[in-house]
Amino acid sequence: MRIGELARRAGVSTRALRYYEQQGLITARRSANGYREYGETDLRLVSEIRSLLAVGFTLEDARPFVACLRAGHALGGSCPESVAVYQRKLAEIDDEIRTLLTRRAEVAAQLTTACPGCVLRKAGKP
Amino acid sequence: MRIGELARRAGVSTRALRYYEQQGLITARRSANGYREYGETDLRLVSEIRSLLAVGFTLEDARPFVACLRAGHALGGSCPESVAVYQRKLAEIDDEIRTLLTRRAEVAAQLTTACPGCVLRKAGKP
DNA sequence: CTTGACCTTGACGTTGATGTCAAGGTTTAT
DNA sequence: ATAAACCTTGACATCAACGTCAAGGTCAAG
Repeated sequence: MRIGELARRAGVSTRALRYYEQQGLITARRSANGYREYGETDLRLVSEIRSLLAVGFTLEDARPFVACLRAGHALGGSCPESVAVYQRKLAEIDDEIRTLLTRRAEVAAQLTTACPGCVLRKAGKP
Repeated sequence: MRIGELARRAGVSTRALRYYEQQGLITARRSANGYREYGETDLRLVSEIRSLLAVGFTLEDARPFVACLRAGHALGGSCPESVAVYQRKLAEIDDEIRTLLTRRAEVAAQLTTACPGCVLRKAGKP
């Protein structure tokens, strides 16, 4: 299939596909006229990329997952490098959550100082 | 005082101060030679901006706080517009936290699928 | 043969808060 | 008088993942 069809099927823009290729995440055969030609495998790769991006991974993070799929594994996450990324990401997410919780508390405290009674109560505590 | 001193005292770069001015957050008198001249009030304004940025506010968010200080209030957060920003920010932070918690769960689930036993246990559950 | 739907590469725009140079004027001290 | 340490404006660079336009080649249908 050509780039337009892959884009439709994967739910991404053609621009995104070319960008992934430029970043070395996917590759494409070229037909005689220079058009990119993709197979079903590529759809799988792009889907993997999208689902990773959707949970906050970067394209860089996605690299080992794609490599893992291309190596023939059924799950992009089943290779050691992917597992390492998973674990690093979990740690990063936990960090961000902690940061946000701290910030939330600071902002709420400031708001309380500036305007006692202005802080919205959390549900469940009437 | 001139920009260099204010920068040192506030712990920011001169570039940042000029940027804040460009964005209309702070202003400066000019001495005969064209140099910016600041007073103690400006140090207070810049400090307010920095503490807001530190908890994730944008310069845009900081605007009403600065205006509030300039209007003579002791706390930048004590004006209605500032309170509104506080509340919007709290809502945004809560949103982000929810998003991150969801993502964390998704990533952990993926990792578990790809590599059962790889998910780090949270402390306290041996 | 031409319209229209494809495709190509290339390159600038987006977002926020600066960093970093460039090229030059001012002031203070020696 | 000259170096050192200030200051000025202006403008491009950064980070990510594309969006968007430009200018043009390709191909099937009518």
